[in-house]
Amino acid sequence: MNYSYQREKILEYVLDSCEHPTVEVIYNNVRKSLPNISLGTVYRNLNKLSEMGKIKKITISNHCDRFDKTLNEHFHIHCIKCDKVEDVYDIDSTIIQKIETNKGYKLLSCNLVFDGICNDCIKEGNEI
Amino acid sequence: MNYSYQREKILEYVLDSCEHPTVEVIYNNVRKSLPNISLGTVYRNLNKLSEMGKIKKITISNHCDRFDKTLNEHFHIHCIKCDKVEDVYDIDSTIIQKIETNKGYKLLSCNLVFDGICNDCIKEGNEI
DNA sequence: TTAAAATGTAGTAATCATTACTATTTTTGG
DNA sequence: CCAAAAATAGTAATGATTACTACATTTTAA
Repeated sequence: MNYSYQREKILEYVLDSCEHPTVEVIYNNVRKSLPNISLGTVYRNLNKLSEMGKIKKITISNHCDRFDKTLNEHFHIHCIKCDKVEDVYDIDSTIIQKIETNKGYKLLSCNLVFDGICNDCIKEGNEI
Repeated sequence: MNYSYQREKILEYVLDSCEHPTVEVIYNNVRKSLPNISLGTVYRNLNKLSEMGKIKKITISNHCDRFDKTLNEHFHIHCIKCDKVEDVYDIDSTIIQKIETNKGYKLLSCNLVFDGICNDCIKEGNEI
């Protein structure tokens, strides 16, 4: 794969971001330094960077994808009120080995997302 | 919510199905007994049935949603080669309580999908 | 029982996220 | 420096899903 300045800037933004940004957020921010960048370029490069294992794609039910700079094994909670996504680390990751042997699958990746209401939204009375 | 024959037939199909059908599969099958049913009706009622807790929606990265008749706590493996979805039960479900207390979230649902290659596809040499 | 209100439907149009296409530009290896 | 390969911007197209609309069915309650 050849070098691309656009890809470098996209990666840079994701690595600097702490909030699991969407494609739209990434696009709008990268545009600040690259005003002519195309949305397709952002999509294409985010997918390439995911395939290369430089970032991770997070799929959330009924919502658009998010991107994550953190590569080590962890999972996510998504607040259905404010749409925030946070990391979860305290999950026994030996489940992956267990499933591989029990089910005879070769596992490649895992997307675990909890939907819930975050503490801030509960405080504000934003419950269902 | 009022009674609807269409909704009843849609639910009936999902409850009889063992293979986590997509909207398209459900639509094509329900059409056998209700030839004039509209795709929009299928979508609307699958969403209603999910909200009512009669079935579960499964979201899979880069694929369309699937629907599941099984309501008790379990998870899924998705074969990226043949697109089959299977159930996984042997996962410690106390993680949910742990996360609620650790993170201060009120958790509502959880979507855990492993992507991998199933045993059949491995045998057939369908590996990447 | 029956008419009005509420809810559901079929069919179609619209939306949203994402991908494909194309002409042009950038990168790279000799 | 230059040709081949790869990437880009801009736009069109796609696929999944939702919204809209006119009509039909079901429920309510007088």
